[in-house]
Amino acid sequence: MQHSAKTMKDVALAARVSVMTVSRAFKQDSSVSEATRARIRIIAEDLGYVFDATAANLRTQKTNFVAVTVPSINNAHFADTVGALSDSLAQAGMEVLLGHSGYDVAQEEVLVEQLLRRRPEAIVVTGGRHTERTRKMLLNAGIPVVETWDLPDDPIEHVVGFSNAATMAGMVDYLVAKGMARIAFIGGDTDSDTRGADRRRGFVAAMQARGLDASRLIGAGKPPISMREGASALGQLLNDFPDAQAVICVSDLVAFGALTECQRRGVRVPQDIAIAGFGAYEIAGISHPTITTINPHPRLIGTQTAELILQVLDTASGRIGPQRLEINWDLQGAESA
Amino acid sequence: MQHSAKTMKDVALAARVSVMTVSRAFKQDSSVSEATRARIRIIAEDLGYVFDATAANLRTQKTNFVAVTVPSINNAHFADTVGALSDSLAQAGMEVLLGHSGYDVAQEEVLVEQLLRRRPEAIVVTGGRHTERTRKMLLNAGIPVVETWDLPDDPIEHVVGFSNAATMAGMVDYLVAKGMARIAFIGGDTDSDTRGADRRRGFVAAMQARGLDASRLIGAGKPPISMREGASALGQLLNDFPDAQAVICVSDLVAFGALTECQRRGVRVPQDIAIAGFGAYEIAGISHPTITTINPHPRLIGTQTAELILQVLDTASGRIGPQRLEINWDLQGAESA
DNA sequence: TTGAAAGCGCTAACAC
DNA sequence: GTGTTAGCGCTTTCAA
Repeated sequence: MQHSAKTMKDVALAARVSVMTVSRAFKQDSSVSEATRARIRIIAEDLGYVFDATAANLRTQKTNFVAVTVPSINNAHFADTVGALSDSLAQAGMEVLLGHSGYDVAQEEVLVEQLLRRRPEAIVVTGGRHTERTRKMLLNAGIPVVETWDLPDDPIEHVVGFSNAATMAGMVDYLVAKGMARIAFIGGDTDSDTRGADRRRGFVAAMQARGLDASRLIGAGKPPISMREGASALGQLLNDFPDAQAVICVSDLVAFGALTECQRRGVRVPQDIAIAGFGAYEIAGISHPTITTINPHPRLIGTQTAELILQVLDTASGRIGPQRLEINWDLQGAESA
Repeated sequence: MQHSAKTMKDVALAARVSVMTVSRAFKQDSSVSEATRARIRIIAEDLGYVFDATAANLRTQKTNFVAVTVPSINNAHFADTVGALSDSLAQAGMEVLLGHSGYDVAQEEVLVEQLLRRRPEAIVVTGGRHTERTRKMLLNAGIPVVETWDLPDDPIEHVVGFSNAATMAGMVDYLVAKGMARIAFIGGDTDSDTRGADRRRGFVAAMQARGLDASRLIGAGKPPISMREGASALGQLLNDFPDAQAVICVSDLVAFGALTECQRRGVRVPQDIAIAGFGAYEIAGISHPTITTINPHPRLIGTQTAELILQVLDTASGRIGPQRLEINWDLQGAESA
């Protein structure tokens, strides 16, 4: 089992050519006679030779890696974005080097340093809030930096995202138009999930701007918060603010948890209380009733980010200035409101 | 922005020491005076120096990568396993290099080759079915190979998983004990999702072994199949096999989709039809009614795999023979059956 | 405790 | 179309 890996030298020896010829046989557009190339490839396959990318990376100073940080792998949103990003980059022969920060900026700092050691050609981070040292490392990295899922005021370089706060203003408007005024909010009470916190802030600002009471707030604890937290938060809501006509949840998973709790308690949705979420998760479109939500188009964030990176890398010596791509979100009205 | 990255040489120059001393200053247990080390670290941070892992990898012939292939990133099961694997390996200073095959063995072959080029120190693949060339590449790689989420008859080397077929026998027994005999199955009709197909086969075998009719089978199409497919499959089930007393779905997501379709149609669960799933997804425990399911302990698969890898790598020159770790699954009875 | 030389496996650049 | 030389940024080895 544990044979040491074959090198080009072994292949060259077996094929009675120079190492350079073997190298050329493995490149697309290099001058080797087709006969030689074919012969070398067969011999290489026979020997079980596998190209050593680490050596090539060092020599060419190109790794074909794009580093990506997400708060959590196990989150359908980030998985969608990373999947789309990965697929788009693959078409250009690039790979994603993924790391997760556990919703913690300090851990993100460690992660970013670790990723930069691998010499990625670009780096994508989720969110617009980082430690000072993270910012400095990213600025000094000498590679394109993209912040996603947010629209920070002072971006590090490029941005592909949307305003989480603005989506909540949209949702408040929708509910108000439906005749509701006593609207509550569940989640976003910790700064770990900065995007969730932004949505809560957006909710409060939007309510106040419309002269409505923005104090019906229910916490849900540390991220990742999900269905179970939504169910228990709804219980608390019914207790603390029994007059609420509607509740906006920090995500669809929380909203679904709240919905099931209503069903258990015999509270009718939307007649007794309307429920809205965020994220356009699959469950929002299939639960009974379906859940009113915001679609932030996670896959689009991924493809747009990939396109931006490829464009910037393609343009010799980064002639393109910092880009700010705002992704449009949609409000999906549904049975729950 | 686009300054070329600093090297140890730059740091050495600035600190008036040799490159070797800088190298030592960045290693844990090497002989440098604490004063020199501290001075070098400060100068390096000042210069914005970031250690180049690709160069070190080449020289030491160690990458600290473990390669992992999953069918899809956007799947809570595989995300759980990868997350746990990643966290466990991180404690030993190793990183995960992740790739997704899109439920396609041909794409898996391409992916495995691509990953092996990065010279990982071990490779983890999801599932036990691969192309011949994939098997050959993995055998020849000279690194530990672990197949997960399955219990293949002819493993490549190590295995950490369970029998998908056996879980379905367990579910059939559970439903039979509840007095049901006319049991249907939704999903697993394509070979792309080999584990889903195994569960379907396990269902058929278990039914036949108990002298029951195993012909109530509903297809659900190409993976990834999820809630929406479950909803439409349930419609087909009610049409094709109106006498079914229970239905086992290839996953909880499908089961939930089926459940919502029942709610839309006014079919009572479990009185009119019982529903069971697979996977112990969060939704199974929170939907109303909750869904009877199998918990395959995805995170445990990840931690056990990590432990196995670390143990094998630690044991000089692979003194450990092929391991076969069977992960126990649990049946979680719930309101839906 | 520190430094000098050599080389990991590949490829750019230049010869022929 | 093919070969030779040199070197990417580190670390192993040996010497001081």
